Order: sequence, then structure tokens, then C-alpha cells
Amino acid sequence: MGAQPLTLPRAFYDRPVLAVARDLLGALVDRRTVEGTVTLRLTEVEAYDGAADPGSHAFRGRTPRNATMFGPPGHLYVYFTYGMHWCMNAVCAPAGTAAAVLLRAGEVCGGRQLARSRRPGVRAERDLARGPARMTRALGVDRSLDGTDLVDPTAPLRIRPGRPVADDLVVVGPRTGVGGDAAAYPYRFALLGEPTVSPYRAAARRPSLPDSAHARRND
DNA sequence: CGGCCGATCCACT
DNA sequence: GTGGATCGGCCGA
Repeated sequence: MGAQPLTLPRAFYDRPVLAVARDLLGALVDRRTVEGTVTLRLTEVEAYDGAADPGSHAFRGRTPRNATMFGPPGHLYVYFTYGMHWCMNAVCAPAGTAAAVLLRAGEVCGGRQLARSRRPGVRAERDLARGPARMTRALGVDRSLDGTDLVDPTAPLRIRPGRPVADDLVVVGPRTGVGGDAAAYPYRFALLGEPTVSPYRAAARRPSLPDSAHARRND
């Protein structure tokens, strides 16, 4: 993993997902709609290593929801979570391997006004796309973009190379909100000192239910 | 800043 | 029926 510029579309093919994740730092995302275009620079991503990764949606095999992950690289995988949030990934590696990079945070560097209109109530500039669900909201991304070809020049959402990022600016650590056996995997990549990097949160611990909650009613 | 909490609904078991 | 690759509000330090 070096500081070589991201070259597309080859960037998503035949490379370990960790290398793709690292090189997506600093890359530019363009989201085009009739209202205009929002551009952001990626500052934080997480790798999900397909069926081998207990933290990945693909770990338990292919389902209707994660089908895009199993498809060809260079496409967008969008999923819905917590009853209200969308998150987006760049699918990489050959079809069938289901590796993807979750795009977690970015710095809005174009279409600021449009991004703000999609994120009413946000005060600080850095909070516009500071977190995966905030990012999709700022960009106007939902399920309709699942499967988008990221390297098609006419696509409504594209990823293109940004300025190369030196290794000493890359921070690696455990993924946010991932628990279980994969909790410690160092699959999270962020840019050092960037205010747009989302705060780290350990996986939510499920409170253990009192025994009475498990007791069967027998009346 | 850090911790706790509720929101909200879909995918999967 | 269960719980989530999260967020924003509210609280206390």
C-alpha cells in the first residue's frame, strides 16, 4: 500500500480490499442530481473483507440485500439500517468475493449550499458528511443508487482520484460499531488530523435481559 | 467531550 | 421476533 494515485477503473480490481480502502482516502466523490453536484473528499473509510470477515454483511452469504456486494467491482452498494439511515460502499475485488469499502466520512469541497440544504440544522461545516449516514444524506444517496457504476462518466455518483495521500498521514484502527470476533481488525482508515473524521464508537453492547424476559409464560 | 437514550423499519432467523 | 457497518438530543463533568 503506497501513496500512489488512485487510478480508475483498475483501482477496484485484483487488489486486496485493504489496499483499495487505503487508496480511497483523499479520493473525490461526485454526486450529480438535477439540483447540482456535491463533491467531497474522502477522509475516513472501512474495509469489509467479504465472506472471510465476521463483521461484513457478506459473512453469512448472499442475500437479496447484499447482492450488489457479490457483483462486479467498481459499483456502489447501498444499504438501509437502523430504520432510517442509508450507508454506501464501494464494491471491490472480483465478482463473487464480496469485498467492499464503507465510505464513512468526507470533507465537502463542492456544492456546499446543496449539501447544506440536505442537512438542515447542521452548524459546523465539518459535520455535513462526518459519518456514513450523514454522508449519504448530504449527497442525496438512497437505495435507488444501489448498483451504480462508479467509473461510468455519466453515472449520478462517481469516484475519481484526488491528491495522493502520504503514508504518514494515514491512521489505521478498529472499525466503528463492529463487535464480535472482528472487533479488533484494523480495517478502519482515516486521515490524520482531519476534523471531518467521525468519532470512534465501539459496538453497542446489548444489555443482557433479565431472566424474567426469557421466562415463558405458562398461564 | 463522553455517556445514555429513543427513533424507526427492514432484512433475516 | 430481533437487532442493526447510526444519529441527534440531552445530560453531567
